[in-house]
Amino acid sequence: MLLYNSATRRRDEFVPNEAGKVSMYTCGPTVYHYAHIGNLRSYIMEDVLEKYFRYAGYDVTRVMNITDVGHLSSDADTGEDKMLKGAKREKKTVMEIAKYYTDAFFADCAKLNIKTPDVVAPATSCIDEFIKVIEGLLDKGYAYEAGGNIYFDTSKLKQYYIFNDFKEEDLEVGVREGVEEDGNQRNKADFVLLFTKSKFDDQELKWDSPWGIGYPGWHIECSCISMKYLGESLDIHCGGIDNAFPHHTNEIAQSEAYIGHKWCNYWFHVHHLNTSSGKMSKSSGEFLTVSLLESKGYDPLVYRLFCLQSHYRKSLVFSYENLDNAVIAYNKMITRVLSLLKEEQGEMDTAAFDELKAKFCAALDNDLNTSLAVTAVYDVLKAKTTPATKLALLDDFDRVLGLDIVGAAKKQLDAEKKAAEEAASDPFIREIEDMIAQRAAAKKAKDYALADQIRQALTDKGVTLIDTPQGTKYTVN
RNA sequence: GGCGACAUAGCCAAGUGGUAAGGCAGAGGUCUGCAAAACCUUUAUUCCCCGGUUCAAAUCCGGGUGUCGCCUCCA
Repeated sequence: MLLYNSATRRRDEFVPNEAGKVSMYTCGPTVYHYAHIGNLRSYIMEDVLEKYFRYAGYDVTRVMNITDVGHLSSDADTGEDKMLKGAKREKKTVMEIAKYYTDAFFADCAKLNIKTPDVVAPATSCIDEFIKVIEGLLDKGYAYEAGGNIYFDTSKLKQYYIFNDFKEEDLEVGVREGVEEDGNQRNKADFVLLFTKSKFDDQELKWDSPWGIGYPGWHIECSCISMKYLGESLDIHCGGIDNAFPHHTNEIAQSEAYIGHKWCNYWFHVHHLNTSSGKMSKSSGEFLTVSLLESKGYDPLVYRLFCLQSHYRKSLVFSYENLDNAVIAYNKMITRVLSLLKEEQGEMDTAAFDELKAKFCAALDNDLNTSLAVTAVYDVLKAKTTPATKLALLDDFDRVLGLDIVGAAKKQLDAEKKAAEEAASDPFIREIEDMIAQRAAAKKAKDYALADQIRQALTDKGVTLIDTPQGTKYTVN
């Protein structure tokens, strides 16, 4: 399998450290607010990656952190902690906020068919590990204390910048408003490992440490949690592209300085979902959540399809027009599967199965080309083979795609059967069916005026008629 | 200012040196009294621009341009 690796900036053949096993780490959410659908694009694409590893036969262990502390809005100790900000906004404690938004995050994931990682670790559960690693870094001379805080010394590294060829003198401090340089840093790129003195003394969560009462910086948690659960060698680390610098760069710095050898081999970065006006964010524009899409009548899985139709390394523009496009495509797929379910199933055609499956795998083997994988679904629907074969393929593919097309079609089939049963006893339905029968008689007698009159009467009752070669069907609003 | 990614039809998008997949929308048709649905057919002489390499370039190389991202946190 070829995967683009941000660390080497090319597509590399994926070879795990241990044959047949994959250790995978994902930067999880900061739980101070709802996740927006841009955040969730990353988790959808990472979910497909994880599921494809499993589909390909790997034994995957996936770990995700939950950032519930220490996430200042600036490394220079000038921004407020995001958690605290959320708590103040909602007049709750930090832990209440964390619990509420963690639950909300996983509820959204469930709706999008995103599997929960094998290990989910809140930062607050690993304080001892943070202290252990910070002590180790101080011992080895990679960290220093200044102004009450512990900093990582980036000048001690042979190579600090990984994903970009930055030169320190070219980095601009204060590109955006409200950012100041931290006078305690020895080098521009140094970052905080632990705070004991912050301008924000009202930090709710603090812990005892060898350097005084304090709380961890943001970057340390991912390194520690990853090493705690996945050991000193990681196969693949995932996250949004915006995390490449400084967050992931800092993770590599502190992890490799601590363990003394190469830490992670592959870096998988998902590009952004944009609105027509630029990057989607929580602070500007419409705050698009899964719940908001649901309230507008969109099935969350349609959003999943929308993401899968594009490539994870391309920025994608969200618009309702494009989402509507996905709605139509999704519903058409379900309709086609529904008719497959109603057909004579036939024998399994293994030759056709293998051929179509090979196409699907080839797509995903090529840097997780989900757009082509979706095309493989269309190839199955159009293929000249038995319904049994097609349904088996669709079930197989769905282990990776997670679109639940067959499931949705089966539900629809059950609903149709149930409706037919209810119709026999419901007086309203019997009245409708009587009227449809009258209209059919009128049509047969070529009395179209009467036929249209009956249809109008039904429309007034909220009943829409659909004539098909198998007779007239209807839907009730 | 520095660094990174991307640029293919109205829209989403595949394509990784051999003559432009697929989806949505559009057009035509089959079926229909009409409509809807379904099905069939069709839609880029050309891939941001300019050079170069090659028998052959959307694909490789050089130079531009544009869009997005990063350099405070953010997926």
